[in-house]
Amino acid sequence: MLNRVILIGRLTRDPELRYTPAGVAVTQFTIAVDRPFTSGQGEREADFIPVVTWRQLAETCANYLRKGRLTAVEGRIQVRNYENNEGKRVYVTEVIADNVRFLESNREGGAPQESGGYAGGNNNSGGGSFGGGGNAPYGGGNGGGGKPSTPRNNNSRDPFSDDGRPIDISEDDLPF
Amino acid sequence: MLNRVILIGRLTRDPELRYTPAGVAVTQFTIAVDRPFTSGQGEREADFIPVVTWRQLAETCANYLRKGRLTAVEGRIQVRNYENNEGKRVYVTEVIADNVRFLESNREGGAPQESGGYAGGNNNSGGGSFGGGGNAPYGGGNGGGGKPSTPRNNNSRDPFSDDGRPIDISEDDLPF
Amino acid sequence: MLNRVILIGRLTRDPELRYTPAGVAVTQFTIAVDRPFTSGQGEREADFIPVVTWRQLAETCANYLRKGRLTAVEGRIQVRNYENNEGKRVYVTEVIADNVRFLESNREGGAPQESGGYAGGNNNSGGGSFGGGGNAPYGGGNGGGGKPSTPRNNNSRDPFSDDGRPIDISEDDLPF
Amino acid sequence: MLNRVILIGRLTRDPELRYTPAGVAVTQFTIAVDRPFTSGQGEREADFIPVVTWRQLAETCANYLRKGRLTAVEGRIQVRNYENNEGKRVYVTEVIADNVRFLESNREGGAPQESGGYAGGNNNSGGGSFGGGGNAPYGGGNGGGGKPSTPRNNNSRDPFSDDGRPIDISEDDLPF
DNA sequence: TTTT
DNA sequence: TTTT
Repeated sequence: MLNRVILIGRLTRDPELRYTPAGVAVTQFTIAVDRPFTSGQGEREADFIPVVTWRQLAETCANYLRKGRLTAVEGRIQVRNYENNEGKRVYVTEVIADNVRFLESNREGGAPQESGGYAGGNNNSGGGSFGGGGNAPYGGGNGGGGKPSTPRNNNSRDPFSDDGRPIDISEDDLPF
Repeated sequence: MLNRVILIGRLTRDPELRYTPAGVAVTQFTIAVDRPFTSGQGEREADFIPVVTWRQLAETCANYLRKGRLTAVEGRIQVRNYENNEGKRVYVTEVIADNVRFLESNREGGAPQESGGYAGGNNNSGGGSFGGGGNAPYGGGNGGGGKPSTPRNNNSRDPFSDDGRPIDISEDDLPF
Repeated sequence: MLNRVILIGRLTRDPELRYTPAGVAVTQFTIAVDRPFTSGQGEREADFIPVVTWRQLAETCANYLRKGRLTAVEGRIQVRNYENNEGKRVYVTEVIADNVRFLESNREGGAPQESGGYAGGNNNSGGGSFGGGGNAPYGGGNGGGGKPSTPRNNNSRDPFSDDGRPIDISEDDLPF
Repeated sequence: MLNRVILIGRLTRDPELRYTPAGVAVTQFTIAVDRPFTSGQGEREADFIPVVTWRQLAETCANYLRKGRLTAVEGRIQVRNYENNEGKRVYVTEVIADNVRFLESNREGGAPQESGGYAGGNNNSGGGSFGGGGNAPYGGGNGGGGKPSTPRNNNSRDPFSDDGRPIDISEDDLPF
């Protein structure tokens, strides 16, 4: 009935933007969050947590996030599952983000920007001028076939494992 | 850039539903949250935290919440201020909730409901069937004059202190 | 650098209490959290999220939680991994809880308890009378051999898959 | 029964470190958190939220935080009250932090530090090497008189308004 | 494999 | 002014 996650950490790689067959933007990245204690061997460890964003927020993340950037993520834990090649059920846990904050700005650029960056979530419904969800530039061509079945029902592959082409996710997977 | 609060506690009184001059529903209540430790004198204390909800969620809370009910609240801290009768600036801290969960159902009723109750937040924008924001039965007499200035600018009274009539809040105060 | 999760949901089964070879209590359960929207097919879905608690909190959860109970969990996301029988690396995502609240009391019992239940976290260091960590009745036979290597390094089995006997976790895995 | 707050924002001023009559360190600062929407007049507003830290964390914050720094704060909402000069009860809402993250390092310094900074919370009880609570350098002699009564009972002044000398807080106010 |  |  309530499912809330807040993370602050650094991207392990550049984010990956794809589109569902119906043209909905979805961006994935992994955030490394240092643990607040050291291991038995005195080493500092981290958790590597996969994050997924949809629509407008996906586009913004793909545009502004880069490997190594300090980032805050707010969202919910989602556990989906699919059947792999050997017919075994695989469970995938991800954070579906609805709010992402860029805590470090472009550093390659010249000017000493203060910090900041800003990616509104999807959590507005009223008349606010904040972000927006429906008017995203979902980009276009995505026609191609593909198996439009939803991954959490009867998929036989990780919908995210198929790089390069429109991903194997139907609109049914759209959160919010 | 990020402001998130989650509380679980009990209502100290029945919630109060009012309408802004423009007819927007707003409900207030206070939630008592026990502290996770005892005081120096060995007494268990609590924090009494004011909560505000708007629009559809306000109507739902007014309908289903009652004094004493165990309730989960998700939202953000807001600090507004106004000038009181003596010309002094008064600061008011409230949690603006966008998600409220009813952890206990009606007990006075007959049937032994399991638990539950459900109040969707405002954080949906997509095509989900979840809650809703825009279609609230705002209705209600709300014509009346009143000072339509916004409380956080130049109000001379607590906009919530004026019981009975449409409250002294302009649309400018609408969050989200 | 920050990793915080708050969940409210229901246990899918009774919790399972075990002990590490060194005698440290660890309890696992899964919490079902309904999603705040319906699927494309109009069905209400849920995420099934594994939770782990340690030491005193583990004992308390094992004593008071039962299948179906509404429960609030506060903790952090942890991603550990191990090598399975076929030599493949498997990733396991769990919420390591440091605070658990029992939102429903025993129902099978007779008296109509209001609600409540209480499981303090580990997050006290001062002089509070709150919970406690060090004085847990770890007891239990736990001498036995077993592979004392840590699961996130070089384990070949899921340390939690071996029911019945002291589990395959070394003290290195102790959080906090 | 649960009270959790997470904020990311910037310090409005340098933090203020004081000591209770018994020598316990307490640091206060205010964090400005931009609202995720613009006001009716199209202006971007912020909430100014008072934060309090105790003991070791107080010392670390006083040492490393400065006006303008981007900072993450994790804690709980506390509402205390006292009687002011005119015999009126005044309510003060603060976030009692148990975890503070420095998202920006010293900029005045020379070297272009990546970011970072680190302030462990109090929420460790195990054998971790994380932060610590009990062994804080509470600083020393501060014996001096002062009214040792607790502010939330019968104080006649804001315990935090009396700058310069050991503050008007007894050990009873120690959280955790 | 899942809870209400 | 406060809830269980």
